[in-house]
Amino acid sequence: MDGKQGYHHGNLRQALVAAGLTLARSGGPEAVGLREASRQAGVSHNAAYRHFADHRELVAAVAERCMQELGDLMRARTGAVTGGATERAWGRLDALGRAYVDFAHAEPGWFRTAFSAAAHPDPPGPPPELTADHPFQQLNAALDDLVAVGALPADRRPGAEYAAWSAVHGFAALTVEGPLRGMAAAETEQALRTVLAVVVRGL
Amino acid sequence: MDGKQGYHHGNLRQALVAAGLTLARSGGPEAVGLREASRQAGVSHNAAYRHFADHRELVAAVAERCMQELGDLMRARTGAVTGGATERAWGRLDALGRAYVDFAHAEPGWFRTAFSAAAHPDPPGPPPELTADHPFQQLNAALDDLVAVGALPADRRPGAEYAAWSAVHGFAALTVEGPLRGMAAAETEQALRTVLAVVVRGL
DNA sequence: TGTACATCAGTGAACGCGCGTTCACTGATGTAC
DNA sequence: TGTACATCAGTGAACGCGCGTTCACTGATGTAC
Repeated sequence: MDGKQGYHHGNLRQALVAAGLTLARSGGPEAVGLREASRQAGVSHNAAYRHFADHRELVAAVAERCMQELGDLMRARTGAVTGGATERAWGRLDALGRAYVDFAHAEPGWFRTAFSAAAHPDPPGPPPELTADHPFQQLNAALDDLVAVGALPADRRPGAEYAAWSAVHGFAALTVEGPLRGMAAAETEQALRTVLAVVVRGL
Repeated sequence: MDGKQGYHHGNLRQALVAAGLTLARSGGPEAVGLREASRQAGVSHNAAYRHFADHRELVAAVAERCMQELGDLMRARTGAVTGGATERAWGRLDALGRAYVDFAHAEPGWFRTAFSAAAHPDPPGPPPELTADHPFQQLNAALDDLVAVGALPADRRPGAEYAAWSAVHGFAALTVEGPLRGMAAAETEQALRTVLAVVVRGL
């Protein structure tokens, strides 16, 4: 980004991640290969080892960017929500859920990559320090906001993030790569409405 | 199964699926290979083509068996639920959800295989005719039962299956192969309790 | 009951592919004097 | 300002692997006469 095209290729690391993003977009996480990414970056297939220890690291970097893409869409959608304080707080939660599902449908490759097993190795030691733009943190903020405006009783807050996230993630996964894949668009929309309604009512 | 060990190998198809099941158990869907399954069945690597048109068909057959395993556990768990009619109806729904999540944690390879993108090709034409033991149908039956005993208003029934399934599936996916993978067992149990409670309250 | 034959499940060798990774290297860059 | 040098990003060839798939085949089985 910062303009320096200087040293040799310049920002090969970024170029490789960008290529990986393209591959993930159309083929999911299993399409992200060191050789293919290098090819797309116009570089010999092992130059990548100057920037990534191995194949896993590249996939992890790409997956993180996919997660950011999701976070970006969520951020954009909640920013557009208007209305009074309470109405807006609920509206934002709804917008987050819809953004999540829309992203999964619009970019199934990215969605699968962001949540692939390959991107989440077994013991990451301590929890990996999520930024405020991480989808999970945006959800937490929205729920905190509901409590702040008095729309959600404080004793309902603990664990609410898991319920909301699970419902929306499950719906996305089932309709994108699972048994609900074949569903018609209208049915899908109706089902999503019900899912979101049950969550809101259950909180 | 039916005893005939007669023709050549006997039931090679079954042997291959069984081998595939073993592979999926430890390595997920991407570990199910024609060559490796043949090897485990003690047969040359292309004998499989007498029983499967290609690699995809084997994976699909294995995935279907994984789904059956899940259905079997759910069936067993709900069968053990006792109490009065209403109590039992709610107890069964709860048992279904817990069985689902327990299965995902106990057999992550099978769980991932059952719901893998590879197992659900794009346009399966008409919906694929689910048996009564299919997880989704067991869920539908449990919800119908709630209506039958008067525990669930009939107008809340439509779409309830999507809400319940999404929540439980999402929780399983997030904790098995997603960002919630590292969670401690006690926390996981507490979170699951909240997820199930929100669903029940929301219905 | 015995023999000839058709079927077809499983064999063995080979093709071509793309992958991750390692090796010794080259040559552009920034730096020290 | 100019030259020698150290650094290290990227090269090119090679290794070894396992995969899915195709080919011409073999030989055990069931069947027709």
